[in-house]
Amino acid sequence: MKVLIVEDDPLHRSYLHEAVCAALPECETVIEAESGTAGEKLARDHRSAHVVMDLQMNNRNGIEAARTIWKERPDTRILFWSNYSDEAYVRGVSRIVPDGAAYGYVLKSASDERLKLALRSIFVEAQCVIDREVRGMQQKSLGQTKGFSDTEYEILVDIALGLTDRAIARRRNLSLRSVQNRLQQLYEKLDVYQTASDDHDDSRFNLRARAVTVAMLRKLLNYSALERAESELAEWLKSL
Amino acid sequence: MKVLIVEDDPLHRSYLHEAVCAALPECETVIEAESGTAGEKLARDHRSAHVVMDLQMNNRNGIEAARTIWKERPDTRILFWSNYSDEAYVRGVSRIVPDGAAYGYVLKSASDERLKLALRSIFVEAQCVIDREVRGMQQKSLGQTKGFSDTEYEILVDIALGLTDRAIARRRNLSLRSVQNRLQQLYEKLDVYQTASDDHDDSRFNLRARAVTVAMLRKLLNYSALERAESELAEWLKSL
DNA sequence: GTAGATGATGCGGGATCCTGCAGGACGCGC
DNA sequence: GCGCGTCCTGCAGGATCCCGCATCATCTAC
Repeated sequence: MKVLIVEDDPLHRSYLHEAVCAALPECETVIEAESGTAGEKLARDHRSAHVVMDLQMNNRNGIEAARTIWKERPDTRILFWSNYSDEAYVRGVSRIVPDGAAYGYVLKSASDERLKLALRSIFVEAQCVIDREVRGMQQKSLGQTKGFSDTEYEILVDIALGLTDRAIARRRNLSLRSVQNRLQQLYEKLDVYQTASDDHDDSRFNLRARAVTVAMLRKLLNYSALERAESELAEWLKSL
Repeated sequence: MKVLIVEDDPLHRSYLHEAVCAALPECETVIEAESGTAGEKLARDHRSAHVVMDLQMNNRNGIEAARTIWKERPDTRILFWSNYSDEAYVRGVSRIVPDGAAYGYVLKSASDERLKLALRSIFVEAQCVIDREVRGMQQKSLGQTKGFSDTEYEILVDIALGLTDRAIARRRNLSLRSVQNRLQQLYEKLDVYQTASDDHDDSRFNLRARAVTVAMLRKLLNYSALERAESELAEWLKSL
């Protein structure tokens, strides 16, 4: 077995290296990449079907890297090992995992035991292992209760990018009014009204801008999600 | 000498511990805190005047923690040890460092040598040590050329928080028109117009929302800056 | 088949935002 | 004093945004 480690922090990388060797005695080679782009290349060259991947790397996002790896080899098994369980990350990951692929999501705060267990479960048994905390996120994300539907998330991203209502309508093939409808939904769910009107007609928020900030603070959006959305937007803009 | 380490990542914490012991043989005790709040408390209890601090911690931001520590003992020497040199961080740090205080800013990507040198320079020699890369940021931040003045940064934060023009005017003691003037300045500097009008009257951006996103992507703003701004805003709102 | 729920769309109005134009206040240098 | 630059302010107008009201299509349930 060959395992590829994609992690930009040297300390974490060597820790992972040891953990992999300890948990998987049948693993004969461990390759290390220190950026997302390097990870993509090494995965291609070595045809390694077992990857441990950090999200949030400087050079290239873990999600981006995973997407291209999975695009080339959908049966690759990837264990995401991340500091955070931001809903933005969780949603980003579950959007790119191919049907039937074995993958995992373990937090860096997990114990050695749990990490090793996850390594064996995914790489040997081909099972999916999702951290409890992350799992909670996923429920909230996919389930309706208190969570955000895909359309709501979509429009959240669009206003976060700074598109006008008209531009969103064109992009999503909707009428202007529908876009505004969805915006209203979003504002309600994000609870932007509560703080909006203070007492009389005083100190109000700009709903659109406020929604983005609230989403950020709630980790519904984060830098990496913005980055991805921005590049998707650029692509769409090119296609007129 | 007593050194306090504030860092939430266990691997990085133990690495720092070793580095401190190696660089400072005269250091008899090393204390560790794994969150900003714990760091504040330990600094108070142990009266430790030498701190190594991570920015970007989950529980409490490094900048917040440093601010309260410095508020209680302005002669404390703090070395910030961070993964990033986001302008938002650099600006946040330089806003809170007291007059004449010795401090440092070293990136985690720096070599062992450089870290140890910085430790000695700051804790023994009371000199300021700023990483080259961070220094560049600082120049850009404080200098006018291509950088953002304080007033521009202020209004950027305000619209990022989602305030209306009127609310900003009240908060900053300006007229409505002045707020809008500053917004125009901001839009120009952030280059929001370039992509705004595509060809005819087509696909435009909402300038206000777009400005925030562009600032995010340029690391002028980040999560931690938003967090701080949000709590400042809450305070201001309480004072009617 | 009728009723109800959900979602897309159109119309219209009031509030906000963005900006051009013009004028006033302040400081700086000659 | 005078000119110049920078910053703040008011006014006006057009574009955009936010939202209530109403219609229509689809789908589900009974």
